[in-house]
Amino acid sequence: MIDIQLIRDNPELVKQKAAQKKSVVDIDMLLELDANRLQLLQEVEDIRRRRNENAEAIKQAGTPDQVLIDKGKQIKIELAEREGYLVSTEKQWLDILKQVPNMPLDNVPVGATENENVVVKEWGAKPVFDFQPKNHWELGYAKGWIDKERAAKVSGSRFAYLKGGLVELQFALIQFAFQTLANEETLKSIIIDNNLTISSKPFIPVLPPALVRTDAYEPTGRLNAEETTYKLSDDDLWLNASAEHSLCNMYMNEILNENDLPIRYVGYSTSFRREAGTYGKDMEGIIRMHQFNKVEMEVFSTPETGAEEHRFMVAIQEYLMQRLNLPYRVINKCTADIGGPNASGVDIDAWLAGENRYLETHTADYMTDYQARRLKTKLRRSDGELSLVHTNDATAFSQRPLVAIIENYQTADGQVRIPDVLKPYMGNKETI
RNA sequence: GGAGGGGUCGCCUAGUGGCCUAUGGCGCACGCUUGGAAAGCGUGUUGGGAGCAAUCCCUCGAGGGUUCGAAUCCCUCUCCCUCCGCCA
Repeated sequence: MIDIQLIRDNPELVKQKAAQKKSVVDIDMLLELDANRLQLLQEVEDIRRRRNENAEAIKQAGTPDQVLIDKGKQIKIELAEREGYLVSTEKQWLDILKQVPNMPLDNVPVGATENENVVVKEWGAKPVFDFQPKNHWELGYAKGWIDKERAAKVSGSRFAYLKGGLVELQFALIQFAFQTLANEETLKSIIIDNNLTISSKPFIPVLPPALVRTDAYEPTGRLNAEETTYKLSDDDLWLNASAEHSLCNMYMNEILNENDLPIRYVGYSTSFRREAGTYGKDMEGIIRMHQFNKVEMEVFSTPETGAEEHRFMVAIQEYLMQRLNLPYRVINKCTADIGGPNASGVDIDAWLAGENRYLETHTADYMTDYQARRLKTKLRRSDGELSLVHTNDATAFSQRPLVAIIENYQTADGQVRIPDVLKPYMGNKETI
């Protein structure tokens, strides 16, 4: 959620930034409701003061004073009426306020569609084969790694049984991510190589809850009941669409010490997405599934270091891809393509040698204080002052890099070589 | 799932309708004291909101209700603890 004071002070700027995100939020209506709300709030507070004073007078009188008691009854009726208006106005006010998107940072490219995302870097040599390379599902089916037909019997479309070497590879990727992010020396060198000045504090591994309550999910700004998030019918619980969705809210209603920041987590969760509205898209292979595996980074920081944490997380993503020797490109997402809570967003696309195209494998999101405001996650400065923390999240590895490895590391006889850095996690095998 | 007990200002705690604009201790901050410290003494120490300000409003797990008045009484929900049942 954005700061209402910011909207009051800079309505035109907020409108402009919302328009850049293709958001159709009515700022003028919001400000009108805001004025009404303040008016009603002052009235209600005044009535409450009179109620309190009247009750105090009755107490002081000692003996029951029917005149004052009747006055109190009148005040109560008056209060209920005004409070009713306040509650309904506040609800409308909050409904709109929650819809106001975060303002894109000035360095985010302005664009109307994802076509205006900016490729800022390409890394690695795309593999050249002396045979016709296969795509990942051709290889996966041939190897018996992917069984979607039986999964469809059991669970429906967009589910798969992943089997054999592919599963070993998935766990190796997860292990590699956890080991890398927990290694302070590695983080230090990434910081130095990227001219960053932030802490080299390691990421703490987490296995977070995969089910999240509405009152914790909703304030993250990531609950999308229509298109993304599965709801349990008998409980007030949603299936995690990303580990980040139960990491970013763990300090909800808490005040962190400035000295303890940054707090960095790397969490693994099976992730679930409804993928409503994506019918027919990415139906082949395991690119867009209802259930997938993902390792996610989450960082709570001071406002001063939030932007650098964002760059740091992209740098970590690049480091991980480089260690795997997977060709990739880095994309500055334009205003239309970053999410509502985002101030900035960066994607990494891996090259798929078998399909001759790029595939989004990583995202890095910087929310400034937008998430923290509704989650009420604050920090106490050393001088005692309070402010909102800044949050960042970013993919470490999802399931999609498996696709890139399969396609880029394939051999003429249909094997897949194992990237060197993953061999220690796979019994030092050469191929799967 | 069943039975019971709890959730109070960073931590512990008092508090069964108005002496609660919440007690005491610990911790923390500042001051006095001291050659310096400790001890002792004193003051302060939950968040949020309205207002130029004085000041006011809200906040005792959450939300409703009763009452002139609720931490306190009633209802619903939630979390923690103990026991029983079931179970990886």
